[in-house]
This record gives sequence, C-alpha cells and structure tokens, in this order.
Amino acid sequence: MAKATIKDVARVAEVSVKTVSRVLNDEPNVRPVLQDKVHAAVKALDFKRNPLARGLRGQQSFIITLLYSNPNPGYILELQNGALSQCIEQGYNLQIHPCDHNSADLIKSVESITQYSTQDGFILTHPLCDNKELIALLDEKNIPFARISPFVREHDSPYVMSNDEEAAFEMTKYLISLGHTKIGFIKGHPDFGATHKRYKGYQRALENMGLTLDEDYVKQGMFTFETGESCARQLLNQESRPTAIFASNDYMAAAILKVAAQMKINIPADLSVVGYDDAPVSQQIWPSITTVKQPINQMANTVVKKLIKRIKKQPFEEFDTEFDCELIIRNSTSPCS
Amino acid sequence: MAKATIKDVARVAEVSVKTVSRVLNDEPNVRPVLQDKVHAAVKALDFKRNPLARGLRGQQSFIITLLYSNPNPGYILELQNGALSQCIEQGYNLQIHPCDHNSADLIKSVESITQYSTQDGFILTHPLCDNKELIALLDEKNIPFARISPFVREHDSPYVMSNDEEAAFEMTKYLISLGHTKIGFIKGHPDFGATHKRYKGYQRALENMGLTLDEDYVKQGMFTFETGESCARQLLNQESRPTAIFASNDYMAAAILKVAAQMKINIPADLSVVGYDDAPVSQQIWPSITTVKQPINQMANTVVKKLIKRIKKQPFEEFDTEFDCELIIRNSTSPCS
DNA sequence: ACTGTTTTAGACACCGTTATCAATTTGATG
DNA sequence: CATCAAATTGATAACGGTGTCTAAAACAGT
Repeated sequence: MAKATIKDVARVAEVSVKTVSRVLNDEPNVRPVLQDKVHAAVKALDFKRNPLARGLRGQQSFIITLLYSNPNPGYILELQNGALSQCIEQGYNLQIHPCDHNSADLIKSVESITQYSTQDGFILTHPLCDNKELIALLDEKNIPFARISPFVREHDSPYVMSNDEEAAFEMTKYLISLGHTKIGFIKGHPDFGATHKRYKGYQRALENMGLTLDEDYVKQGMFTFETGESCARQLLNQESRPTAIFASNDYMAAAILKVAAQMKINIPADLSVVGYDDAPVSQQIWPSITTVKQPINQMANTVVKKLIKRIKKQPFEEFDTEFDCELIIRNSTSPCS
Repeated sequence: MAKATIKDVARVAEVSVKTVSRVLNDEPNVRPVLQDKVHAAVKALDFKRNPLARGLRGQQSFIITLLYSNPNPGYILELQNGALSQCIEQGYNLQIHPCDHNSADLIKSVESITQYSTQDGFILTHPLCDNKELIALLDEKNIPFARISPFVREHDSPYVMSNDEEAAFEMTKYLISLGHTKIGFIKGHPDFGATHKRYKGYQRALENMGLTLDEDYVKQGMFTFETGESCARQLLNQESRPTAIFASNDYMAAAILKVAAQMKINIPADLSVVGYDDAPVSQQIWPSITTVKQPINQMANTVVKKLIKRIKKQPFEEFDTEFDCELIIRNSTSPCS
C-alpha cells in the first residue's frame, strides 16, 4: 500500500485538494460539513502530509537546529531530549550540530550547514549564544534563533535561563546554615555566563549572612576535572583551609574529592563539597555530591516553543523565561565540626 | 541575495537545467567542456542543491535516523558525533530518536516517526538491534537499517561490532599478569549482547591461563551504579574475597570504589578494579579506573557508510565489521600483593 | 556522400503540497 | 425580488529539482 496523498484524501472526501489543504492548515472559510468529511477521509486513509513537499512549497524545512559546544554529555543529552519532544509535538525535526566554541572554524561550520540544508531556526546554547559573530551571521541571513542561558541579553530573540544566581545563593546559604564560615569557591570558565551568575550568588550569600569574602578562598577553574584538581590543591594547601568548597560544576567537585582523598581529608567530616549541574558523576562517586539541578528538559522544551512562535512571527511573551533550580542534598556535605 | 537555483546555474553556464543536474549527479554523457562550465557556474554562484526538492522528486529524504536506548550519555554522544560527521560528508541529515527499549510503546513510537517524516534508513544500537518486533516492522515497511553491536546476527542488514570478547580476554589476562588469581566479575544487563561477550572473554582468559572459574566470584549486575554496588558488596563480603574485580561497565566499577571506601579496602593496593566503556566517570573519580575503550566514533562512522551503501543498493562488504578495543590502564589496578 | 549507431543535450512532465485568483454560492440589504 | 458584498470552493500555477523521452550532433563503416 503506497502512502496516501492529499489527492487521495480529496477523492475520498469528495472535495478539492485545496480544501483538504485548508482544513489541514486550520485555514478559515471551510464549512464544518466539509471539514468533517476531510477529517474522516484523513483518518480512514491514515494520511500524513509529506514534509518535503510542504517545505519545498512553503520555503521552510520544519527543521530546527540545536547548536552546542558543551563538554557535559549528560547536560547535552537532556537538552536534546527536551527540545526533541517539543519539536515532535509541533511537527518539527531537530537537527543536532555539535561544534567547538573555541574553534576558528565555528562560523564557517555553521555557515556551511545553512547552505547544505535549510533550517527554520537555531537554538544556541551557552557559550555560543554569546558569540557576537555567530549572532551577526544569523541576523544577516535572517534566520530566527533562540538562546539558552545567555549572558548578554541585548537581542530581541527569545531566550530562557535558569536562575543560577539564586541557586548559588541558596546553596551557599545552606553551607552557612551547616555552620561553615570558611567557604571556598571554584569559578567556572569565564566565557560562560553561568560562571558569573554562580559566583555572584555565592558573593551575595556571604554578604547577606554577614561573612566577608576572602580572595584566597576563590580560585579560577575552567569547568574541567583538571582545573578543579589544581584549584582544590591551592585551596586545601593553605594554612587556614576552608571547611567547605563550592565548585561551579560537578566535574570540579569530583576533583576536590580526589585531592581530599590524597590528602587524607575526610569528606564530609572534615570538608564539605558541593557542585553544580547534577552531572552523572555526582551520583557515581562516593560520597555522592550535593549539587544543583537545572530543569534542563523543561527549559529546552520552552525554548523550542518560543522559537517556533518566533518562526511564525507570533508573540512569545506568554512563556516563562526564568527557571528555578533545585538543590539536591547528597552525602558530600555535613555540619561544620 | 536569494539562494541560487539550478536555473540560475543553467543560465550562467549557458546549458539546460537538465545538463546541470547531470553534472551534479555524476551522470555520464556530458562533454568535459560543459562539465567545466557547469562547475564554474556552480562555484561562481555558490550553488547548493535544495535537498527538499531532490527528496520530493526522488522519493527519498536524505534523512538517517539514529535509534538508541542506552543510559550512557558519553557513549550516545560519541555515537551521534561519529554518525553525524559521516552523514554530513555524504549529504545526509541525522535524525535522533531516543527511546526506551523496555517500553511497550517502542514499536508504536518508531512507527509514528516513519509516518510523520520519511527516513531513508535507520541505525539501531544495542539492545534495540536485537528487537525482533522492531526488525520485523522495518522489514515490513521495507526501510533499510544497519546495526551497531548486534547480538543476534541472522539478518542480511549491515552491522558493525566491537571485539568485546577479545578485549575482555585481554583485560582479564592483564589482571592475571599482575598476579591476581581471585578475580571477580560483575555481569551486565542480559538484554545486551555485549554482556555475554564480555563474560565469555573473562571465562576464556581464566581457562586459558589455567585458572578455574569460581561461581561465587561472578555476580549478575544490570549496568547501573546501584546493581554494581550490591554486587560489589556480595563479592567483598565473602570470606575469601577477590583481589581484583572486573565490572562489565564503568558505572558498576565506580560503585565498587564506593563499597571499597566504605569497607576501608584500599584501591588499588588491596583490590584492583577494572571497568569497561571509558565512561567519563572513569576519569572523574579517584583512583581513576582502568577500562576498555571502544572505537565508537569509528564504528558509527562505518555503520553510516554501510547503511548508505545499503540504501543505494550497493555492496557494503568492503568496510570493516569488527573493531578492536583499546585497554586504558589507569590507577585502579596494581600488582597483587 | 550516405547510411546506421552511439553520444550528447534539451523539452517536458512530475514529485506532493500550498498560494493565487477567479468562480460560485450564500447572506444581507433595500 | 433584485443587487451587492462576503463567504466558500476549486482550477491552476508554482516550489526546485530529477526521470523520460526525443532530437540533434558526432562518429563509424560502407
């Protein structure tokens, strides 16, 4: 049985193909009687419109491309899943495009995919969403896009973000509530907007709770295990070492566990450690790491909704922009002894 | 500047559109003079064919769908990247479709994507590639597919696999070469073909090196951290505990580290631990875990090549089928004391 | 030079849908 | 009931390529 076409539906419903098309596209000016006939025929034939033909005629592809450059597989996969489910729901396809945000070829690589296939819109994850060249390219080609967790927000494209500052604030307050006063902090990669928001939340919590920020307790990492390790060594080799360390992501938190093990520092008895992102490793390590979980799936879902509105040139203000994170208390934290 | 079409190229090259099409498709019977003219015009206009139009006319979509149901984000992402790079090279798009191999809706979910969009072929990862219903569905719809690491191989579709048995054999031999004779083994999920191959390699190595397999040293896990933990407890609570444990994946190996830490068993001094898959956690934990790395990227690349050959009804025997794994020695193993 | 065969090139139809526009029906108004 | 506006419908032409088929050109053999 060959796949049914609009013509088949038209024949069965005894109307013209254009009428079928009208019904399928929710266009006005079709009598309910005919609408019912068409719907019945569509159901009877199990008819599905051919996206290729629709795209060709309508100058659109129903393809949304997810651009990412992020070393965290768990995060990416969750993002993909969230975006994908919403795309499917709305009849779009999700094209994935991993790239390297440090590469000089980044722009070229994106440009080439816009040439070899057509896409209705892009989703940019951080740090790509703060890349001016990239945004200029998309603006120039007039391709709609939406952003996830941008740092710079001066652009009229839709975006979503997690409330990282608030989460970091809460996490720091939690550590303080456990009695910690000497709280170290390992910053993330400066290219990421999240880095600054998390640090700000930490700062604000200290201030808010009447503690002073000690520069010696703040180290600059790059979100990798290796940088986390060296920062942890610096923090823990000081004379007056911190009793708690807040790492800007879980990889760096895991590295603290390594350094602590080598230095025979007991976690959480002698040192509390917290991370960020709820990466898989935070559960696969002992002690499991107290961390912050972003509602990635939901954010991805929403950003797709906004992007599709944007593509259709409809307002997208009805959807949420800021999403709250969740503190996940595990075994790497305990009251200060 | 609007995108160039084949008509523009034809006008510039002073030939008919059909001739341009011929040149672009490497069809015979075009004089070199005209070929050059066409190529020059294509270059001058930076012309790219519209895949939608090509697909519509040719009854193909240039879409390959990667179907996976696998809890290991690192593995999936690597797979995606490998498949994607080859797809791009050959002018195909990669559609991703995560699904749950335990779900009763699996077949329905796959069936629905075949209806809402058209795909030229599927790539099935384990354990999906051993799902008879799924294979029956694709066969019935006459959609070509290729498989990655299938257990059952009785199908004429192309596949690739890693030489897991050999790798497990080598890894076990490595442990024996360190002086270990009491080597525990934690099996993986029985639905996965890899589970049996890895166990067989372990068995064969013991036999080969003159050791007898002790059933008490073999536990059934499910590839998860939790099952790894309970298996590790069983193994290590025995009177005569093993001095080395081979876990069928890194998650379960990480769980052994947790249990060992709780039982004050020193790794690697008192217990050597090895895993499988080179998951991110194997490097983000201390001690880092000795493991086996599959050439996933290369396998994905090859399976796409084979699938495209299959789609074009060309022979695919020229490509490799079996891929060798690599032992990665890290810090969780040491000579038996 | 004159066939017959093979290459080479182009005209045209077609893939499945939607946009345009004109034709028809319906409803409203005087 | 005639007249005009609005709502409803369908015929036809696109969208941008490729398949089919035919015509023209090139070549070979008498």
